[in-house]
Amino acid sequence: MLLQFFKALAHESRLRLLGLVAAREHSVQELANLMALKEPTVSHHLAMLREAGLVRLRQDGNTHWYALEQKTLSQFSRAILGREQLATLAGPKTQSAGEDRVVRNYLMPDGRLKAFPATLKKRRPILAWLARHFDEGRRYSEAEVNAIVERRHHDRETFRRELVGHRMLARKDGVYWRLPEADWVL
Amino acid sequence: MLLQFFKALAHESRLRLLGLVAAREHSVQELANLMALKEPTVSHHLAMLREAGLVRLRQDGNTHWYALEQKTLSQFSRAILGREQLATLAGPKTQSAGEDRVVRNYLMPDGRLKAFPATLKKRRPILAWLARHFDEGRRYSEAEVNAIVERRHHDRETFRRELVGHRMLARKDGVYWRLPEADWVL
DNA sequence: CATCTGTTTCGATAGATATCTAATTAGACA
DNA sequence: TGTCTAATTAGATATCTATCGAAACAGATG
Repeated sequence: MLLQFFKALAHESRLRLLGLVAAREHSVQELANLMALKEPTVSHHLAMLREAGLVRLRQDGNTHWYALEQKTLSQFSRAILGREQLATLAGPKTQSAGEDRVVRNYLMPDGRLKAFPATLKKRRPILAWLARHFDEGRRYSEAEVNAIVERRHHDRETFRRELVGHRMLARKDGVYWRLPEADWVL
Repeated sequence: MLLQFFKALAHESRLRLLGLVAAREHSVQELANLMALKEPTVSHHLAMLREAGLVRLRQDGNTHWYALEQKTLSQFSRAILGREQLATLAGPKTQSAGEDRVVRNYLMPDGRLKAFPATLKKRRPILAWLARHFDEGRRYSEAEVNAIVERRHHDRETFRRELVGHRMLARKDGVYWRLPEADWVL
């Protein structure tokens, strides 16, 4: 929905069209003249604006009069202000807001971890965050794992063990690799 | 500027990116993992968001941490509310706001002219508006000119004469054509 | 200095979309 | 009904852009 709104406005022709119909009603012909475009092109753009609810159509004979739908504009103007709205855009692959908050609380400005939380509930998102520093489908030596972990916290042993314990990393013959998120024990 | 803003947000990947960095700082790697995209792609999108002033970059070692620039979002949220702002979007090819007002005042709901203003100052934008109903580079017979003019006002003789007088239309051997706006006597 | 790691830049390619002409639809009018 | 006018839809084409792999770049580390 929000995406549709932005797409509708992400073209010079449509922005100018909206400017014109914001001033007063215009017919397709008028707009085509003012914009130096052909009617089909204008019609196409108006259809997109209409689909997004940004213009309103009044039909009189065979003439179609388009005008701005200010309400929609106001509505989206408000929508893009709230962080909550934006966070939902992140889609299904994102961590939840709650998990994000945990990680944020434990991160220092330089991106390292302040500490390792005692409770399992808080530990899980931290470990998930850490596990995402590994690429799926790539193999790591123990030294590589240590290096990556150590960049976030000095206690590499504990973290390495926990990552394996939660089935985020797997180990065999001293070689580590990242497991798909579906397998993680959260 | 406003166009750049909308373009930056008119893609699903960038909307989701913005959602992620709105929650907390993220590195390019993290984002690439979360979005199931390669680093170059993410980097490219972040560059666009940055160009539009929507994200802020904090560099720590090799790692680039991106975060939302809420200020920009608020600023544009306000910008799209005002009709005045929108009208300016119409760009250079549009009539000025003042001229638009004149035309609007003389237009009846059906798109015809109420009257022909007496003062030159008001007559010019009306004539310009009328002249734009003709296509540049096309030739019109006098009958065609009459037909087009008559659709807006019954006094076709006066209008036809004025259009030629203001060098909006030219005539030779009973054939009319529209002159470029640069030549119009306004 | 040599190397390693995270990021960006480059070049190529596939997919989306803006625009046009031609054809079609739909209202008005005789 | 047939014609005229304004608008839309269809189809074709050219431009733009999202994405990737490869290469270049820059900071950190030994």
